[in-house]
Amino acid sequence: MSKDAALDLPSLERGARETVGQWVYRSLRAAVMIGRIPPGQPLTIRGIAEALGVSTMPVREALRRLSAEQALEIRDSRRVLVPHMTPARFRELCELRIALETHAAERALPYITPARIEELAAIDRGIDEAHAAGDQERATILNQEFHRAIYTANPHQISLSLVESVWLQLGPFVRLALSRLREHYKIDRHSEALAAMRRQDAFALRIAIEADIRDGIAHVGTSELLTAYVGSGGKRMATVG
Amino acid sequence: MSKDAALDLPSLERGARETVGQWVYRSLRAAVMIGRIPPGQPLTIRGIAEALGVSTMPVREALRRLSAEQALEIRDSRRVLVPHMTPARFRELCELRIALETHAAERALPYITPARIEELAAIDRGIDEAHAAGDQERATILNQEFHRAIYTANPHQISLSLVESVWLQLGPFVRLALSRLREHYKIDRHSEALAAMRRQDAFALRIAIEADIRDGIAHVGTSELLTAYVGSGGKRMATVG
DNA sequence: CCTGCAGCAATGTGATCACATTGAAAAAAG
DNA sequence: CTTTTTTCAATGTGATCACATTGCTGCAGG
Repeated sequence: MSKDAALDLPSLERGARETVGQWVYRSLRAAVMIGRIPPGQPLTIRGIAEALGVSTMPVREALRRLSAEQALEIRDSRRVLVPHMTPARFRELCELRIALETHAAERALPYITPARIEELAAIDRGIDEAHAAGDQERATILNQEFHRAIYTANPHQISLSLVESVWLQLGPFVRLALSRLREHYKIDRHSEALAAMRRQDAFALRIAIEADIRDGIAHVGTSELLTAYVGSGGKRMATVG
Repeated sequence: MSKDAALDLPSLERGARETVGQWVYRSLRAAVMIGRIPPGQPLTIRGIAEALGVSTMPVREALRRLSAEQALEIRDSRRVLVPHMTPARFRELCELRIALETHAAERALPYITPARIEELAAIDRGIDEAHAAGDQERATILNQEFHRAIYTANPHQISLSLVESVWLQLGPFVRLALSRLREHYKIDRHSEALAAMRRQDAFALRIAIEADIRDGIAHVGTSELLTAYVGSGGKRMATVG
């Protein structure tokens, strides 16, 4: 039944060596990450299964996994949905991102090689191109890739999965952040980060990462961004801030 | 088939309003948390299902969830097992714990009330009792409860799930840490933390939390603790001491 | 005695079915 | 017309089955 409608999931290519469950997971994850699924809209197993043309089994496991990653919320009625955002939660997520990612960056720094820096610079150029082309979605993906490329330099990396969990929780709202692209007068924090890495300067790297995160999301603030969202689909939150 | 043997899962009580899946999850989680399942031992769906007297369905979802929480590792062969530990990974986990928990504590501090401090003090007394009684397992549980009670004071708490993920990853080795109980000459960091909270002193609280974590786990170091475990199970672990 | 290779048991994956619970629409009572 | 009750479709949960893949075991060939 397509009565739910509006559930347009990105049709990713199904890897040859990939199970159906993994494919469903990737599809759903990508949808959440770019804000394709509006918060509050209930996700039904059968609905998703039909939309993707698979049985319910792989969907159940994908939903379960996304829930474990805090990307989705399981209400006590066992209904699954994209969590609502509140100003306070948004603030907590930003601060948590900063705490986690500055830590991850610092731990990765000793393993950053000139080759890695060159890769990072290449990604950064790609981001500029995406911005120039007005492709905000691609810029977001590449920005994540930039950060990921830093943290994974650490061969003993373990915090990436936690970082990605936070990204997922912020995901439904990047769309909002992007719509107000004030990217014009944004200082290029990535350049600062690259410079810090070249000098092996841990402190400067932390500063750069924190500034980059704040520029990217925190500047939208809790003011307009959230009232738009929270106000619309509020269940128990009449008027926030 | 009980040929796998040794798979003694704690028999938790099944909540009335609890689904089988949740119960299986709790059981498995508790087993991992207290190091009941040796790393490297493959966990089979049917084996666990039989051990718990349920069908395979709830077990599949529980394993999937634990894997998403990094408590279990899914090999490319789709075999699920408790991850191996290495000195480097252990170090990363400890440092990540510190970064996460000092952050969580600081964010919770403004919400710490005298009532909450009294609760914390009560838990701390319980820990002392458990230590006195030689019940290390209970002391561990209560210690986690102590930390959890701090972080959840923040009504907008979101980092607890990440913290618990790290606890889970360290879980299989608390048994080791406990066996070398050098608790005798351990300074009571919890008291320091309590004092810091009474004064609303964020910096002192961070210091106390970090010291508590280091005392609790890091002091065992990467020396003896891990060689015992890692050494034995290089790849597929011939014989586990 | 060691090395491939074939066959088989074990395991994970996905589909389908039955059942209990939930949520909401419809009907009855005030 | 409002409120309560009843009923029923929709949904999540758990069990069972069929199938493909994995990995081991034993056998044959070197």
